[in-house]
Amino acid sequence: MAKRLTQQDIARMAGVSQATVSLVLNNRQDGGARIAPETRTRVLEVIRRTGYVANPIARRLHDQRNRILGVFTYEAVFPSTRADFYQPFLEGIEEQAEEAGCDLLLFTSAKAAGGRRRIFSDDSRIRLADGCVLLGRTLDRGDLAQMLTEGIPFVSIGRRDDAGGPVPHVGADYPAAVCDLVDRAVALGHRRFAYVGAGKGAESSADRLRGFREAVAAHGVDGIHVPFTGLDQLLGAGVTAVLTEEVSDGAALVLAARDRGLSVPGDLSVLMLGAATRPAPDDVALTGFRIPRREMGRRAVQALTEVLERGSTPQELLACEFIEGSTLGRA
Amino acid sequence: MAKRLTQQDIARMAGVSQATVSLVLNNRQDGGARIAPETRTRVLEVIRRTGYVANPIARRLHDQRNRILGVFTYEAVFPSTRADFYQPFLEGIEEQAEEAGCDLLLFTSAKAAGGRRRIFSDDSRIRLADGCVLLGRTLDRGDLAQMLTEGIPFVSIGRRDDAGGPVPHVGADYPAAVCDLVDRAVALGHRRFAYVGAGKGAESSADRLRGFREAVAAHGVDGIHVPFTGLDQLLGAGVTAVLTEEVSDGAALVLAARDRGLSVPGDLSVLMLGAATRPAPDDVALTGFRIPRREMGRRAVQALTEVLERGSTPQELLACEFIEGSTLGRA
DNA sequence: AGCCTGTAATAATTCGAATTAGCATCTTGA
DNA sequence: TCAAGATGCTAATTCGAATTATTACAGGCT
Repeated sequence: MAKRLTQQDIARMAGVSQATVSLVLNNRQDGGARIAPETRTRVLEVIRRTGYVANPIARRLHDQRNRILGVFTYEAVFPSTRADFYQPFLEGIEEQAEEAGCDLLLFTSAKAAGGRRRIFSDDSRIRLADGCVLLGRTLDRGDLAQMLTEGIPFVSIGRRDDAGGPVPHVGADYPAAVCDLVDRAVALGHRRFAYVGAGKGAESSADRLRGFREAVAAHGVDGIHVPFTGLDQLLGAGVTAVLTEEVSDGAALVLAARDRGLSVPGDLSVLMLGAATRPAPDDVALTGFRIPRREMGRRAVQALTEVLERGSTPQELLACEFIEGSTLGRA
Repeated sequence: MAKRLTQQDIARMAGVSQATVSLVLNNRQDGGARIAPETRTRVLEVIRRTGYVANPIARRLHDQRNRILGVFTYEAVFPSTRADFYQPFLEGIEEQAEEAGCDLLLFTSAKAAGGRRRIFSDDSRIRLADGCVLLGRTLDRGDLAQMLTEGIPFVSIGRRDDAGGPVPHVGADYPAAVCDLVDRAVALGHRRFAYVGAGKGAESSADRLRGFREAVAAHGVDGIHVPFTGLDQLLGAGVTAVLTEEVSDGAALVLAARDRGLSVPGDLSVLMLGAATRPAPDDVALTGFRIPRREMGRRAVQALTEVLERGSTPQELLACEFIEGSTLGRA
């Protein structure tokens, strides 16, 4: 348990004061503080020899930057069930953090009291980081509000409604992406649409449904909303194109339709809205769009940098990419 | 950007001293410090009203511990090419860190000067954490030596040779696992073996080859070592059982043999030694063993805790698990 | 009154680094 | 030769919370 070197130790070894070591380290020339080149070299030599590094904790008490970016997720980051969904975000975050010369702090210590992590607990460590990226399909509104009132710099991945103030975020432009899909389907002759999924709760769900409603209204076509997959109900309503919030629902629908001897997309077109948050069969090449997750991760870190440097409140939506697939055809 | 409340602020509001607030917060009854119930309630009320949370930075400055564990990898953690291999380790690390109430710091800031991260650079931030888990197929010997001489608490995942002193590690018991495979093959009548792979460089390679050599010697059977897959060479030498260091090599060998009309395991048995570090075809159910990666991650964090608390140098090898597969049969 | 014992709270110090104010010492210029 | 100005460095303070040493005061006892 070797004790960590302090500036005081370095100072003693170099025969100078602690203040001098600090001045050398920070290369201060302004403020009337000068260090002779000879002394500077001597101090630097001791530092090089010992591999001394300033204790970031102590430093942070003074500065307002420690080059540590926090990543908060309500669930474990690595476990494999969710990994496929979260991973691209994290890739982007890591990439950009590396570029910015920052380390990433994963808040694994956040007590999972009710099975779910909490940002603010008795002993919240969120302040350890300079700022924080919040990742999760839904975020606790109370937590968001507290982040805002406490002035903790953060950026949410995914658009968020106001929570006692605008929430800085980098999201996916779901309304535009859904609208694009409806446009394409209308161009192929579809006139009766259905949206399958919650369409509320998480902003990402609400945004998709909103895009759907706006799109069908703009085209003057029919669009119904059903929370759950019901093939009979859809066919009974004369629906020819279905948009499913969940990829797994879309895949299930396709399989169910084919089971019944229907052709997809001959008799029914199925469109999926984004990426799978639950495991889904991958043998069905659904038409739909791709969430730019990696790019969102990158942009979130960039946005966080802006928050830290300028105190701004960036809000940005990135475009989704159309995926051709094979489940969209003529009505 | 509301300024953060301090204990001093709380103290003022409650009409007491900062010390009293601290005592109330930490519920100190020992050490001769007493707080009247009435005062305690008053202070707690102010804390409740304001939602005050202690600044963890200041707290960690006083105690020597950060409750931050570092994770160093020479490559990016998340990117998907290596993700399949690293992920289980990280799962285990995260799990155990959560249990220990520690946060994880990923050293993404480490300069990628030559494309590869370095533990020690001009501005190494390795000391940020209380201690550190090192993850990677190979670790720089110089880096390890420096970690030892500087007394930075750490644990390597994977056995490591001495580097100017014993290196604390949690590894997989490759010699035993390879030996077990050879045992099984001998029991099935195999007498001529081949080991395909580098067998040197990384400790993990060397350990496998060593296990192989010891096993064939113990059984008094033939065992040759070839660095690369060469089906003709193997058959020409009369080999009936091949152990491949790389999973992908094993899979390639099986496919090549079947291409040539040979039966696996009828004419040739193929055994793989561990997990795929490169993408490998997954339609070949190779017989071999599984590296307990998740468990290794967990144990590494536990070992790191021991290093931190007792200053010990834990070295431990975990057993690998036999995988039945379908590529081992009678000679 | 004088002394002791508990009790309740506070002043002062600590952690490690950054910063400010200021003290010596040395140069210059008149 | 002496004031003015540079120069080189250090003492002291700051950050926020935890801990120690200490004070203040009440009541009981002789």
